[in-house]
Amino acid sequence: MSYKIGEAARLAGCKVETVRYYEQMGLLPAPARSEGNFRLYSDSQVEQLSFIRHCRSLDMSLENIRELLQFREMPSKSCAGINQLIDEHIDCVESRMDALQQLRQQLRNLRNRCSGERSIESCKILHGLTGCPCHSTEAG
Amino acid sequence: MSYKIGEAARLAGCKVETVRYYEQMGLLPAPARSEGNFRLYSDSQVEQLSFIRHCRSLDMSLENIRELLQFREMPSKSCAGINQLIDEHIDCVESRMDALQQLRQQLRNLRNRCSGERSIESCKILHGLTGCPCHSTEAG
DNA sequence: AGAATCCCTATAGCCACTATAGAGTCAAGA
DNA sequence: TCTTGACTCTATAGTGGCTATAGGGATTCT
Ligand SMILES: [Zn+2]
Ligand SMILES: [Zn+2]
Ligand SMILES: [Zn+2]
Ligand SMILES: [Zn+2]
Repeated sequence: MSYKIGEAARLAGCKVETVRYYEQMGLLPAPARSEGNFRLYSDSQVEQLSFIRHCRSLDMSLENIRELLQFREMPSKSCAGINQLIDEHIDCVESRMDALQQLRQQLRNLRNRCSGERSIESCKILHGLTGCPCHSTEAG
Repeated sequence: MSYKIGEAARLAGCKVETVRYYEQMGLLPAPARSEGNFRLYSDSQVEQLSFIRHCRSLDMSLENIRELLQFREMPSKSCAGINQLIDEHIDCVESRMDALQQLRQQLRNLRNRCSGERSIESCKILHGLTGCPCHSTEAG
């Protein structure tokens, strides 16, 4: 069976442009072409596209996905590198979570400074964003 | 007092290029220029830059910051819009946190499928990323 | 035959910067 | 005075992961 790009995209749950983009980025091999120059994907190429999309749904970078695809081409070697890659990605997700938690706290503190019933010039939210030295080199 | 761009950037804790970028995006007014065509920032312009950087450290979009800067130019009006803007931003941060938590759980489940001591062809992490129908329209 | 729907390439846009190239300006030291 | 070096200027391109557009060609349905 072979699939045109639209069907491959539908099967993988992405847009046609995204499929062409992955080809351009070297994540998908250039597929066969029909007489009319349409891309024709094999089952295994569609599977590779789905693999990429699944990795993307886990928010892996295309660079990480490229590595995983390379692992797939050395099936008899150890999978330790795969586990390491996932571990690093989990670490990365967790640092983002930590950063967002800090951010939320800061925003809540700021929000609590005002009830929204003042004038702008006396709004303590704006005051909290104004003239604070926390980012200047003088204060650091 | 007036400051050249390098000093303004240092005071606000950002790069020189970033300052020029904000000017180009209309977040900072075009400053005065010296005889030699160097940008010269006033105290209040440096303060505006610090304001922008503080907002950015809270991960607000430049579009949101533009709105906040507009609020600052109507000091006698109600600050309700400011509070609303912050509330919406908090919502936005919280949805990102939720998404990341789900993501982490998915990654942990995947990670638990393998100890890293197999061959790549038998690695259940790769298997978990392969051939699963969760993103195809067929399965959806 | 005509219309709708697909497909092609090439290019530009998104966000918030960052980096580079190639030139000009200025202050301090020899 | 000359030179060195740090600073500044503009313009342009790159980052990531797409998305959108323009301007055409192919295929399919009626
Ligand atoms: Zn307020
Ligand atoms: Zn600050
Ligand atoms: Zn494994
Ligand atoms: Zn999937």
